[in-house]
Amino acid sequence: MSSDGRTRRPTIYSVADRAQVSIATVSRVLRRPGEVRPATRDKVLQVVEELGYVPDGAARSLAVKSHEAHGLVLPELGGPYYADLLTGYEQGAAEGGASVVVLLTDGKEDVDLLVRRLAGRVDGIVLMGAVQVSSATVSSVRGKLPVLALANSHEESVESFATENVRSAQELTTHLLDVHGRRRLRFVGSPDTADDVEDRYAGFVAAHEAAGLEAAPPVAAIFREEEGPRVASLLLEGGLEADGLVCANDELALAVMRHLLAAGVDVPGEVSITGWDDVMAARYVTPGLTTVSQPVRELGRQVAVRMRALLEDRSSAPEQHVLPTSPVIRQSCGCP
Amino acid sequence: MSSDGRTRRPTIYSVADRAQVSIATVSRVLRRPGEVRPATRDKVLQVVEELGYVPDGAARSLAVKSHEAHGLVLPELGGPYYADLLTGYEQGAAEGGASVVVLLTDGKEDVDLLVRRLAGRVDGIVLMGAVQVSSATVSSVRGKLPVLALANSHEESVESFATENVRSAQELTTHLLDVHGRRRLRFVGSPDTADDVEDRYAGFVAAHEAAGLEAAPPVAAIFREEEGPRVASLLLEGGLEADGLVCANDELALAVMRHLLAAGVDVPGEVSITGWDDVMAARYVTPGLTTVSQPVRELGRQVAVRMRALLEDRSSAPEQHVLPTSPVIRQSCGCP
DNA sequence: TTGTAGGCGTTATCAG
DNA sequence: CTGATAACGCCTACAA
Repeated sequence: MSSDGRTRRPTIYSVADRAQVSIATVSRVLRRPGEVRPATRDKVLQVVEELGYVPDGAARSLAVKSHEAHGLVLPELGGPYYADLLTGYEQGAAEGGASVVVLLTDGKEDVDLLVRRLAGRVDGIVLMGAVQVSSATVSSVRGKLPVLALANSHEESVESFATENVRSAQELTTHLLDVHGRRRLRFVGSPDTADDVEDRYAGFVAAHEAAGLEAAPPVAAIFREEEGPRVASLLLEGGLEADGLVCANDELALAVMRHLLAAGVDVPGEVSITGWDDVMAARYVTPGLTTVSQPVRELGRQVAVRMRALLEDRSSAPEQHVLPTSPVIRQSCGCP
Repeated sequence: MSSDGRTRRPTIYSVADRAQVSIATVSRVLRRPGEVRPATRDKVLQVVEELGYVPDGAARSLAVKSHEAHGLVLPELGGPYYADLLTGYEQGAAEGGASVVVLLTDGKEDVDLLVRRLAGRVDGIVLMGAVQVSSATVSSVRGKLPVLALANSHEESVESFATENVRSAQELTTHLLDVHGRRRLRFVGSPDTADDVEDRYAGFVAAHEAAGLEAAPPVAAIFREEEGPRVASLLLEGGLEADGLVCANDELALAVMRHLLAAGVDVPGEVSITGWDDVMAARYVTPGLTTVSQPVRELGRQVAVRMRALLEDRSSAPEQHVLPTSPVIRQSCGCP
């Protein structure tokens, strides 16, 4: 019978009427049960149950001046990175009783407008570095509610979180240089695309400098698998004289490796390959992909926790947080 | 200067004051700009810009009786399935101007309470089959707003969406039976866990019947990779006399295959393996994993579109939607 | 312990 | 075209 939302939702008034009490009492029963006489409380609760009453979130938010929700703005959800981030964040937010509103920007028209609108429905906003928002929007929003940036400082003085990049990239590169004696390494990825890629390239360069070598310029490539064939061809056709490829992420590394292998190139014999992220496929391919694993979930959780703190105490100073990452050595670098 | 939300958010009153008009006019400028004289409109818009005014979503929702948000309840976000679903749903919802509130239930205490609460903040709820909610909660919520179920009918008469399972599973099994001449197939997964697994097993059985054979009982296993070793051992130690494994999903298939290969078993020579989902790793492993690909993203989008329709017209009858899937033949089944 | 009443920020109706 | 003003549903001093 009772089909989809046919019946109008019961309000606090319906409950009050039915239970023969005032709406104040109903509210109390739900918020501070202790302050109400057991008898009335039970009566009210029974009616609440009968009617399946649930307080209207909007009305509640308006009254308590809190949306009890955080906004999470991500470019997309491909690959495990953002999904893990969201998972961690959702958990952290939920622990504080807040829900998460996700906004995926890829393919959307006016991201700025959407972010502004979002700002009207949540208590705080987390912005992934890779999303394209005008700094005007960011600072406008930032003036009204806490904004946290991820893997990128959208604007100086915006508090941000990130996973460590430079040092791990340097470690990885040094591993290729020293342990495997590589001398013609290339970095695959576009440092100007995102802050993390930039940092990874910086580590790549640092490793060379530390070894008294000169780092070659990066081989531009975006994050998608589609770039694999192109990069592989470059190498196969001699446009790229390399004995090692430090890729900006796993998708890229896997795609390149696959095409190289298909063309008969010996990986890691002739050329070492490394990635970044440690996606599931990284441990299933042959040779296993040497990469870097990041505590993405934990990152998400920490960001949420920090957001909750900011919501409590608006005055704390912006901090820059960096979480450690760990290299995962498999076989694609040359290790047994 | 203007740090995080230090300054209180401007309201429609602030704007009205500053622009020397009534709040009604401000509201009009934002909702129906055509009904206001250009001069005043511009003045108001300028103030809006100056103050960075954004209407409070809660107040607006209260006034228009719509949250302009949908709730999406998923168990978790591991693997590409739910992430793609969310991506598609978010897109579909966004096209209707609604945002998406995600609720991840795994690891949460009182899911029923959370779902009820969520029902107070959104206009409609989408429930993934795998989430553990009492049917009491479902029907209670269903009485107030539209509820759509995914890959499972939480309760008879709840409108649901799913991807096709039986037929594809039968096709896949028949492929193993006929093309590769397998005769001792086993299904890996627990049919009683979820509706889709049940359906896949049904297809497995149907294929056998169609070939005049008898299907072996399923080998219980959950979806996680951790089950790989266990199942592999069973086979290695002879507890499982099989020449083919039809796994409930890719994680399982990949994990089992890996352990079998590590133990020196010839896949697909001695034993064929198939999965379900077509995750990224499926095309990177060797041999490539034969599996079934589902239009998950499109599924998400369609669900969102349907939800929007329900929100418009509450009276339409519940329908059961099934989207087609397509087998992806690689090498793990025995094909070249 | 319980009820009354004012306020939260917007929208929308209805006069001017 | 613009301005009062009544909802919207809930919370919370303040009174009783």
